[in-house]
Amino acid sequence: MLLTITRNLEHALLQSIFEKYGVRYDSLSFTVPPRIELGELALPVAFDLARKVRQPPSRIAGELAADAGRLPGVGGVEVAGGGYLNFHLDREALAIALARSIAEGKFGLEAGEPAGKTIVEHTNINPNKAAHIGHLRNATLGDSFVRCLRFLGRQVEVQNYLDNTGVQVADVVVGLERMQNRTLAEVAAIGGKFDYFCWDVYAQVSDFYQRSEENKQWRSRTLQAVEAGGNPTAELAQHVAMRIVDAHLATMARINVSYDLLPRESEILHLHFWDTAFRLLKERGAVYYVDEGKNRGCWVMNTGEAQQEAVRAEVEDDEKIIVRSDGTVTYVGKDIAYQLWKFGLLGLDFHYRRYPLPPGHPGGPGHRLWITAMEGDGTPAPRFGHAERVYNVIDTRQAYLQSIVVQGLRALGYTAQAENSIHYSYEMVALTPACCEELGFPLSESDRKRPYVEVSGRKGLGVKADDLLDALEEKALGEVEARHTLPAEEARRIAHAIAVGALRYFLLRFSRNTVIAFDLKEALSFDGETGPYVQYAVVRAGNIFRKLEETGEKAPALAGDHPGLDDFLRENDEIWDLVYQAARLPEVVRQISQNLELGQLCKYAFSLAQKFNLFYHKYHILSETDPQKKRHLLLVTDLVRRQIEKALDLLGCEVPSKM
RNA sequence: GCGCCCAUAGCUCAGUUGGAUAGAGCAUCUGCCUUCUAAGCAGAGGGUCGCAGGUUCGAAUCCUGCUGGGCGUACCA
Repeated sequence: MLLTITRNLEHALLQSIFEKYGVRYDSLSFTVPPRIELGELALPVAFDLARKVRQPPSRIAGELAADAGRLPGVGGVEVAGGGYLNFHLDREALAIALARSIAEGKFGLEAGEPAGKTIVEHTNINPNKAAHIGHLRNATLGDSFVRCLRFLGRQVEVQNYLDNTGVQVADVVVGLERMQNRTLAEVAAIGGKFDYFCWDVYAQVSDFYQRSEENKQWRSRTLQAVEAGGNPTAELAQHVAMRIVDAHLATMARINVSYDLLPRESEILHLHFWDTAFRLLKERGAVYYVDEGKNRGCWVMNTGEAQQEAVRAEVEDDEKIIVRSDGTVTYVGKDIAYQLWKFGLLGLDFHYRRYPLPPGHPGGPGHRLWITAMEGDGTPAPRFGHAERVYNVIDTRQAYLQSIVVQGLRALGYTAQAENSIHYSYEMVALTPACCEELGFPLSESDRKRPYVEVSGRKGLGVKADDLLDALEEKALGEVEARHTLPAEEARRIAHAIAVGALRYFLLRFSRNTVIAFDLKEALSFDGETGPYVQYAVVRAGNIFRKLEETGEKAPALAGDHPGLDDFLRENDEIWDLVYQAARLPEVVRQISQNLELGQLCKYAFSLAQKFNLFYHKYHILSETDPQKKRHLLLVTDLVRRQIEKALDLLGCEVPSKM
């Protein structure tokens, strides 16, 4: 629809420009006129041509306009603003095309995306403590991005990597074994929220390490035992990690986030993924052994410009340690192996087992969750990995490590895969000093003066995801009960949808490289630019149709005929704008697939909801006496509510039955 | 030291291949519930787009320098 129209226009104009002025452009970029009365698409190309052919822009624009208005879908062209080419679309044609497309469940989307699997890796929380708001930003970005790619027709596999043999799990194990002297059986008997319990244990371990040199040594000893496997410490570590994973999956299910596969670091080690990757890296000289200086005894990758022959002291600053002197592998090393596997370049595969879905999981009835394993369970598994493109949703502080993973691929000669390894980066969620004190975290004098304080699992400083969700649900329930008398179960369900809408919208509306300085009051708001505002617009629209049916009337069928629509849309710019904006959804999503800015989808949904609310206020549809006008108003309402609802779906938000 | 990022209304933020009069929300003030739900709508005030140069027909956006802040640069991830 819109895509076809702009592509046709572009094609015709490129040709026209070449014929008239002998100038060849690769592409033309359309912009949006400031007001809908000026048209839907604007092209400032005449300004650029003016310089090249030394003619006034208005004259060039006029000449181009002369033969650009005859294309299908275009209703007219005019020159404005001293040289802009403004295009007016055929209003009725677009409205009808959109209505039909929506009736087919396509929301205005046309033409499929090229095949080829995309892997999106997100969430990746260290399984040693409860999830906090920072993790929620990662998961909502990743999940909504996946929804957008799938909307565009891409085949997407979602992976949530479990670092079950890493330092952070080892730290909690040290806390349980060495500080609390607990055995596996005793830990297994701990009731209540285990992720909350470990949150506190983890926060205490730093102190324990600082108390003595011997305490500190337990970290390395425990990590080695965890990596080696087959000992009580490793068993305890796996109990902790998997129990926390279940807690994370449950938390994420609450906010409609799901996964296809849970790859575990333990299998990367024990199925010799790392050994294989290590051998490849050594063979290509991408890593080398250091026998002197500060990196003595380690295998390293040189990340700088300096050559190996240069002065040792200069080179070692550019070296990234891949294998430590005690023989254990760093996270980056394992990540290189994992990344190779994702592209199907390792020549090895995991075994897979079905993994139970968390309660209330958001996937449909056909949704399955798998986990990697040392041996399969007999159920035939899908073909995981073998991606054409990989997005790793990881915060921007890990940009350096991600660049090393890519450098590893490049060093092995996998240039295309290196280019298709995309670090989906975003800034952290931090707490304002005021928020910290409100939550009871004491701050130092210097921290109090900062613009924000980093969330830190190590210090136990942060807002737990489940706590925030509980607070949101409680507040939403209060609002629901103030408006409606409903069975408890329904009220709770509505409150939940509103809470998730508020939370996901709040986390997604910022651009990726904006640090979110978390403000509890703002996060708990349901007014203004929030998820519930957008949800409310759809609920209001739905009420119109509900009431209509109660009176026995029928809404106009989307795919039916709409006599008189042409004049109606021509005469009402505001209403036409609503239709046009509704038709833009696929373009917005396509843009996001390129720039990864989900905030643009939030903005889109919000502004469409805003325009709808204005329309809702201005036209009282059910009491409209002109039956034809009433049908048009209903059609527009239907188009808009369905597009907003789809946008909300892509944001991972549901529309409550009542608000 | 080096690398990356940020600075736009009182506050929180949009403004993404350079385009028409720089926009939202919150907060403040003034109105609007006998209507399809006021989680809403209308209106008002509020700007040296950090500073200084440069490129351009055109700069919040691109380049250079400066100021202030954040992050990274671990045998943590």
